[in-house]
Amino acid sequence: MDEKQGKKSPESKLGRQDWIKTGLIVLAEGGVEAVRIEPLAKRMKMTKGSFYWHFKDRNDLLDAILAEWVEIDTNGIIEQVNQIDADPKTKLLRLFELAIAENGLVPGLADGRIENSIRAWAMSNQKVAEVIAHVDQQRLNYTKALFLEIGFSEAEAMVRARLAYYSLVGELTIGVDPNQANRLAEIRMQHAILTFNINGSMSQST
Amino acid sequence: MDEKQGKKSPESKLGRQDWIKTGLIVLAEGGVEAVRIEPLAKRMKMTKGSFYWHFKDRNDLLDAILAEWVEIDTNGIIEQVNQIDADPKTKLLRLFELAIAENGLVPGLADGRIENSIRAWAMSNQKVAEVIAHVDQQRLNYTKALFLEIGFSEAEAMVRARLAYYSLVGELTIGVDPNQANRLAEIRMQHAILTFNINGSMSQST
DNA sequence: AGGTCTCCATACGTCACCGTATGCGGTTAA
DNA sequence: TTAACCGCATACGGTGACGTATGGAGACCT
Repeated sequence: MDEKQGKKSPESKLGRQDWIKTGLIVLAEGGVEAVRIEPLAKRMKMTKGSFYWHFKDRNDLLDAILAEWVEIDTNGIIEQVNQIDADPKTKLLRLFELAIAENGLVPGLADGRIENSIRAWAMSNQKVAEVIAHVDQQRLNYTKALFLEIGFSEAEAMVRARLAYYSLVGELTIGVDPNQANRLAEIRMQHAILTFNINGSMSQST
Repeated sequence: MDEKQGKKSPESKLGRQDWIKTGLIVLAEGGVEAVRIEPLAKRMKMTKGSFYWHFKDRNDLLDAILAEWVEIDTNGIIEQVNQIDADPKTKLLRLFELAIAENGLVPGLADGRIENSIRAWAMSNQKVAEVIAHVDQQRLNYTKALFLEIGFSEAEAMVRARLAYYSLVGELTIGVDPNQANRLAEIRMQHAILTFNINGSMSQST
């Protein structure tokens, strides 16, 4: 929509990117409300002058932060899993593992703090809520597809996908075990439960 | 610790309670940051004068809000389930149902908005985080106990309890299906999956 | 009727942050 | 060298919310 400063080098977004990155860190640490221009500038040893050079206003930064997260952390994992050439059960396990690994974005911020903050943010912002809803839909659909490939029926796949994805989000929300080994073990056991017992478990609940 | 205004009627907490109740609503709608004294006063058609009569400061209100939630929404469901005289499988299902029913507190606010906001709040407040952690522990322990009663092994019960509780929290976090009937159906199917297949599912994952 | 206590209103000073205006050094081009 | 522009610093006015101080209306006692 607006391209005013694409004059010289295509990396004129360098400064902008710095603000976004720091913004993501602060977002993870203290929620959206902590992402304020002047404190941010202080942290970066900059001044507002710089900020308002790169951004129109605070919302401009927040939009950029959200876009960055969506861009990097939404299709990334799915693409990674898709590139694996293995049976769907293995792919599903890999999906779980990647979900709690949370690579990408800011290094050293490997837990789900960013996603949590964004979900919290969504509670007071309709636009963010819509973005999150879309992301959730994508992830759920992919998980369900894997369960279908494994051989579950439409209904079974849906329930199991939800159980799996919800529990992942729940784990992130609750504040996870900092021990990554424990988390991996947990994930594998859940995977075992959810992929076992093909056909039959629904029969007793109709 | 401090009882200064217990002079006349024991319902001197009436005004205080009003602030807390409205605070909970606002908390659910817009997160902790939306719980501000002056906007709150405006909404209640009061002034700050009233607020600072009942509360020491903003933190005093926030503490009261958190305490109220813990008091009402933490032991309530467990107690209700405990009072049921039925087999553990049924009690577990009832537990799931009550968890998404979210009775108590503010009527008309039946979804998990309050809990979500408090979890979001916990991200930037260590004290709140500790309270939440304790609540989660209680709920998880109770869920695990039911799985044990059903007959699962220690390890199986733990994994299944986590799967169940995490998925519940995940459902609340993600923003649930507004159709309560759908949610109940979903819960029942999850219950079927998680209580089926006693012994055996773990054997393939060791 | 006067006094006191409760509950709330009004007015004030302060602070953190927003967004704007403007100044200023360094780099690049003529 | 000078001119132009980029990237940032500094200074300013404005706003919303915090917490305090003080006044005041009504109930309740005596």
